[in-house]
Amino acid sequence: MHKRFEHKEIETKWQKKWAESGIYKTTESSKPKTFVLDMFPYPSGEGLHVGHPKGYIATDIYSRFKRMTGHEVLHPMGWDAFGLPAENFAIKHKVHPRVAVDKNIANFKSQLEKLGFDYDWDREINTTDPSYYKWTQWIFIQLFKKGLAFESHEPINWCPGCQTGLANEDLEADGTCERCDSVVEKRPMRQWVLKIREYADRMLEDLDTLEWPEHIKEAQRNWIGRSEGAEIDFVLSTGDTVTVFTTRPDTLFGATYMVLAPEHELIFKNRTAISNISEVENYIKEAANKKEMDRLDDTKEKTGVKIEGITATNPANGEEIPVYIADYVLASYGTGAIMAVPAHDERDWEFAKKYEIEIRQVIQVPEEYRLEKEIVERGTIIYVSPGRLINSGEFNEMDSEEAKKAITKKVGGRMTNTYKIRDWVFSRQRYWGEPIPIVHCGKCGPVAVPEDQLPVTLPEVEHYEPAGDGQSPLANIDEWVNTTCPTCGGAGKRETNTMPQWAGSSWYYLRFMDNKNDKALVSKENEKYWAPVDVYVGGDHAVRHLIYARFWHKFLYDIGVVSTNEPFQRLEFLGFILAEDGRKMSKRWGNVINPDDIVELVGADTLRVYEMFMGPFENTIAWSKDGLAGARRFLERVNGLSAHINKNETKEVTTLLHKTIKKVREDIEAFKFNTAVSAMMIFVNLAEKEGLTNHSYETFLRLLAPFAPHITEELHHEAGHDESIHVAEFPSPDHTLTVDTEVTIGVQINGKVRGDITISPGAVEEEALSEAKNIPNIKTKLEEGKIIKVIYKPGKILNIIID
RNA sequence: GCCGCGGUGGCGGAAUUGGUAGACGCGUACGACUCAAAAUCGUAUCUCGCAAGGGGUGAGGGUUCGAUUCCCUCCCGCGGCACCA
Repeated sequence: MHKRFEHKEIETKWQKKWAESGIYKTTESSKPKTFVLDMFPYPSGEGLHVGHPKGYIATDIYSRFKRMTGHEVLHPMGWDAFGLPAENFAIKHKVHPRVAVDKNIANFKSQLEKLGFDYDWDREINTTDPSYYKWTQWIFIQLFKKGLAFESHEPINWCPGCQTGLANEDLEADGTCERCDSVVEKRPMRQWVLKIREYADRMLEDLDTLEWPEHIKEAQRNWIGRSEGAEIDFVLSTGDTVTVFTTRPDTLFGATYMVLAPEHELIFKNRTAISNISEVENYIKEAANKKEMDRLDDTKEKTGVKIEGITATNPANGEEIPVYIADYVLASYGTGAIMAVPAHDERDWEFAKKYEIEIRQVIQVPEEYRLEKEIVERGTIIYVSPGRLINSGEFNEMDSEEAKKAITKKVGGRMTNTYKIRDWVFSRQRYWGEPIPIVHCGKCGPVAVPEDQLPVTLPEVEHYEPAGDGQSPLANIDEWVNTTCPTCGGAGKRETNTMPQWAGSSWYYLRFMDNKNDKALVSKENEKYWAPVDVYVGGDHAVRHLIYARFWHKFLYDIGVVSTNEPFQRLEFLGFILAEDGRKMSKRWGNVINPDDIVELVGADTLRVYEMFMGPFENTIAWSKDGLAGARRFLERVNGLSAHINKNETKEVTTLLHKTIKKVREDIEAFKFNTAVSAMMIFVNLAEKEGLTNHSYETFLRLLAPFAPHITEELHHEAGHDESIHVAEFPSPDHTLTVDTEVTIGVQINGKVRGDITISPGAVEEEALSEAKNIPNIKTKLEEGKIIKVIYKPGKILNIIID
């Protein structure tokens, strides 16, 4: 009796027809646009598991919804295919990484196609395609020309496992390589660096303009790590000036010593002035070793050595103070030197106690705080909050905020900011990446490859292994390396480092707007039409990709390539799907579920509805085959719903349909797919029980179409339509029907629910009260006491207070 | 330690301009159909209680006629940063 739900037949049929008819073709048109984007995948050899498509399903629903509501939609897919896994595979199997990449892409694509997505494959991109990385190189050259890409010889993170330099962002919190878990070393070497710090302020401030989840904005703020403070110069007894950075210039009168980082250049400069130079140099050596050995040790007690023979002068009060060298001061942050105020800084406090240095209070400690704290050391309490100044000469009684500026000014300091974010170490000594388009010339130095000679393509090599000497495999190919200088025509050598994995993904969204253009990265017209990305969907990557892409975008904005300040207006964070056992899906645990198997078993529509119904989109939730079966059951009932079509339907059904339409529209817009599905289930439950008209039935199919594109298309055609349901108009609610004419509200006696009444939402208090008195239970209660107060909120609640 | 987010049945979760807590789905129990099972359908399902009624949204307090929602203190979980001056 039940119509069978032949998902396999239906899905293959429609996928083929959609591809042939080109209903998902994207064009630049006069319609309003929507650009919906997924973080494009790295096509790994393992293929997709059921967690991967979750975000793609969401953007697919969103883009179908937008198309059905009259928008031109760009919903593309591409491949982020440079990087170490393909290269390591190549090393192991002695095949070109290209071979593995092409194979993996083909596999990914076939897996995605089975899920019925509405991608326009004409817009596909691949970061390893020379016609693509030509523009990655072009961006690098623009950065170079503006002085934002430069060569540096500073020590950088070197991964002995991957045999390459790494950016700060590529390290785990414990200082290991995020790819191979090796302990990363510091190694001085020549490298290309991008001045991302120049954009730190703009990246920080513009976060406020973005519709992004708070935790991601917060992660970016932390990573950029701006501290507002002042630089203050201290004159040493040697006559040198040392600049310190402090966020608390208001406490300058309490600076009783000064600390230099072990790497501070001043030590080398003044060896002869230091009477305990061997002790100092020993400490420097130890500090250098210690740092590499265990950065994890958080029980570390502060250590340091007093530099004998050199003192500094506190510019606020002219007092002579000792100078220490200690590794709790980092060379890479601020100026590598600090003024130490033990009374108002916990680290300085700890150090001063250990080395018996004067602790001088210069901020008044509030009495309540003093009483709370029992530890008073040498008459002083550590107090790190701002407050009112004492022991600070003319600045006494001043408030911290005011004093920061006043004191800085008095001692000739400068208010300034400092940042935790490091400039982006951009070169890798590996094969499978974009060649950095630079030629080194003995006469002209590093010279950009002329734009008309781009792309600089990756040459064929015999060995993909890194040389191990800090050179990339490209360095061995003499005929490729040796070239002529574009400027003077003399002998030149090509740069042999390649770009990091993150280069291609830092601007790929732009290429989708105009992926065939070989004259420009993106044409002005197309960029104007599509930018910015309206909704960007992905997980992870809170810092790296999203920081790098914002940086490049802002740079492209500055040179006039793009017209918006930010690339991704709205970001929706994707929660992952865990295996049924609650662990991450991984080959290692043998708990990976392949979407191909699910599609085979219950169909793509079921998978789609299930993944959206699992829970809030941003939550990480374990897979459940029972839950999947529930989604399948729902679609089977939809498949059989036509059996309940009648000439007429109850008002309740009509009303619920329109409320459901309203809810689904709002929920898709807000990425609340779980409650959208729930609302549609509620409608089907009622429609099955009470029957529905053909008109309501067809309306419902269009409502469900973005979620379950195959079965709805099938039923839509079965109902006599020739055009695809996916180019039909999305239902709009009749607002006269979404507003209730009758509502059921709770009746409370003294705040306890004792029953409910059904009345018009506009009913006045008297009506509600008399209605309530019809309830026996309530009536009895009311007779027991005297009404002293009635709280009536129309449409919400009736609360009767009795004595 | 600092910052951000969160804590609701057996499970995923719903409901927040303060207004009937537990929608929807899963699971479970019982029933129908069946020789039987699966599938399907029906009923029940926060908890104590035969019932009337009581308790209940991490814990404790507060504001309010009324608190999952607002405020304070605390506990726990997740995420980011972490000797960053």
